[in-house]
Amino acid sequence: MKKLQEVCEIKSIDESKVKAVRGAMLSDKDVYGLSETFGVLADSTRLKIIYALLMEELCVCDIASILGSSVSAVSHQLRILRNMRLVKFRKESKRVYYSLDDKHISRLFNEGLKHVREGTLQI
Amino acid sequence: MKKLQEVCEIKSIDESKVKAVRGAMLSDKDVYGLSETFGVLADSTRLKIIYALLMEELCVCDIASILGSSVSAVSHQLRILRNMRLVKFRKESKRVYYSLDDKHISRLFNEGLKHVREGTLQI
DNA sequence: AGCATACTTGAACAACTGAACAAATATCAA
DNA sequence: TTGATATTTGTTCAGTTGTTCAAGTATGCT
Repeated sequence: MKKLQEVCEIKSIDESKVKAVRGAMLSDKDVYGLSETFGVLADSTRLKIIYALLMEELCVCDIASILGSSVSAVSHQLRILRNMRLVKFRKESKRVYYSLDDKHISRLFNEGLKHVREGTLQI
Repeated sequence: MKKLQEVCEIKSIDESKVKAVRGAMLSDKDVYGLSETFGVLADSTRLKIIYALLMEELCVCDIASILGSSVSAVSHQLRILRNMRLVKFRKESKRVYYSLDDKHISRLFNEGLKHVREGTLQI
């Protein structure tokens, strides 16, 4: 009897609204995909890598040099981007050249950048 | 002498490429803003809240009922969205009604959803 | 073969994040 | 004022994330 409000099953809820919205709620799959996608874009190292690859195909060493971070750190992040199929790579002898493999991501990236630069969201 | 490759300052780097990309690199402010923005969108609870508010203005209790989570958890997430100026609210006696306060976020959200549903990025 | 370069990977560790719980605040109603 | 509703807030805690370090693979050079 005590934890009623926890589940918030009190009559004060607007049942019709709630039912309508709940019925139209995103599928778990969509929610999962969205959070994965945005999650990949929520890290500064990966953002910089994506931005760099937006301009040019680059090898791991070049990327590390551009970002000023260790090759290992870059490689770890590249693996994540690879797993998400956001980057592709080709091997050329010792080198591994990476490039973007997803046009949607650049759209999302640029939408985000526009948003940030318009300053609607001040930090 | 041993950790040279850590900083990757070896001659094998394509200096011209690196300089060009590094010169055009995003500002720290942009990177920070982008990762904050995408970070907010990278959580399933917040995504569901945003999606719900995309449809209707809702009070905390309604949102909790729609998501099937506790009022407290919803309130915590709403605070994050409020701090980022993504939602606005109005008080009506005891109730607090929330609605979206950023048109960019809905654009980003829908771009993300399109991306996920097109399935280019399989998980 | 031996060595250096280029990159990857696993483990460890600190920092961050979200959920749960308890307690606080605010408003209304009797 | 007492009690109920509606929401917020602080704390704790487990799980996740990114980086570093060390060790590993792979290729090319002499």
